[in-house]
Amino acid sequence: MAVSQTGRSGCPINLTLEQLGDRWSLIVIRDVMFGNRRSYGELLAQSEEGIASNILADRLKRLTASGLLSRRPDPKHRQKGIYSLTEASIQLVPLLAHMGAWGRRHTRPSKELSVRAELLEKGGAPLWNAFMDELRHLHLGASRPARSVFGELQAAYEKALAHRAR
Amino acid sequence: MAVSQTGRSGCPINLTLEQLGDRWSLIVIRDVMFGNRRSYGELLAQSEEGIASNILADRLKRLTASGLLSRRPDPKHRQKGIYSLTEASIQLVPLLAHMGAWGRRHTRPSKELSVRAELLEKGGAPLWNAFMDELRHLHLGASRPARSVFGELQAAYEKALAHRAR
DNA sequence: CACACCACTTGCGGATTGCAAGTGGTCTGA
DNA sequence: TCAGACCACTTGCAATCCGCAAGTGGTGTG
Repeated sequence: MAVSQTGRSGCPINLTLEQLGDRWSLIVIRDVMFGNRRSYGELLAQSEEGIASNILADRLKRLTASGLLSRRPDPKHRQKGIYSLTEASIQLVPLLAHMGAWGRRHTRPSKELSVRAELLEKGGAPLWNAFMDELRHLHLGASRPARSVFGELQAAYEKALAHRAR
Repeated sequence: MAVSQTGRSGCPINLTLEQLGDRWSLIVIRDVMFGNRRSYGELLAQSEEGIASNILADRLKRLTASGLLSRRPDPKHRQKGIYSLTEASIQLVPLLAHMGAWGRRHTRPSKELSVRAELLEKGGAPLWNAFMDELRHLHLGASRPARSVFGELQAAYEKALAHRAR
């Protein structure tokens, strides 16, 4: 519990990398967080990145085991699970916001997919906190906050999509 | 140049992950940034995490190719290269600071190695900016700033080490 | 109750990783 | 000047990880 399994150091940056430093873990968290995809099927079918089904199953298992996601059975479909963010993964919001901001500056992102990152960057810490409060409502059962950052991000994204489609 | 080679999406978070989402790239950047290790040998020998020599060589090559490090020959040793951060990797400071902050909260880091992360977290954006200015001095030849965040971080780390050793 | 559906697994070929040993250019000192 | 130490980096190999496609078995439905 206290010691890493990989024989690497106790540096907090390293330990974070050991949990999240692969190509898919943060993609899954991103889709749950910003896309509100809550089940295996939604995550698989609507994936922008085309994640393979076995990798998705493996990551859901690992992220659940390490406390970044929680899983509860779907009352409507006994076989199905509903995945939720935990407080730990909700606190990744600033990290993902910074990743988006860096990617916007130093890679060649598509315009539509940059809109959310841009809003998050411009909104800064106050917006992140409002978003985190909303995620606590959506995933942890906290009370609904006044502001829906999720809706704002989604609306901006859809507006960009429509603008592109014209 | 504009399009990713992996067939994944143009989401800025994804593109950032494609460059940095592996177990070693950010470790190398961390060591150059916070440990001021500037050559292959320093990075290999003093690595806390025990990176393998071929992996290190590969990452230095990839990071240089993608513009996150630059390499110039060492005037003292013709064979040797001196690696420097670029503006792009200097702008990873907030990301690494957040990773450290998250790791401090949600993993079990060692006390000594957490000291820097704690300072960076408490200092917030003003400290990050001062540190980035200093990195521009150390790596890009900009003028020396008044404040040495690097020295502060190092002193705090060594103090923690001494405290532990008593 | 047959059938479609869906969450998840399995098999397999190819890429990546880690380790240990090797290679060849570069500096040093007698 | 040249033998030997040193050092940046490569190579070989085994183990693991990854991506793809097909399969499996539980679950809902008409």
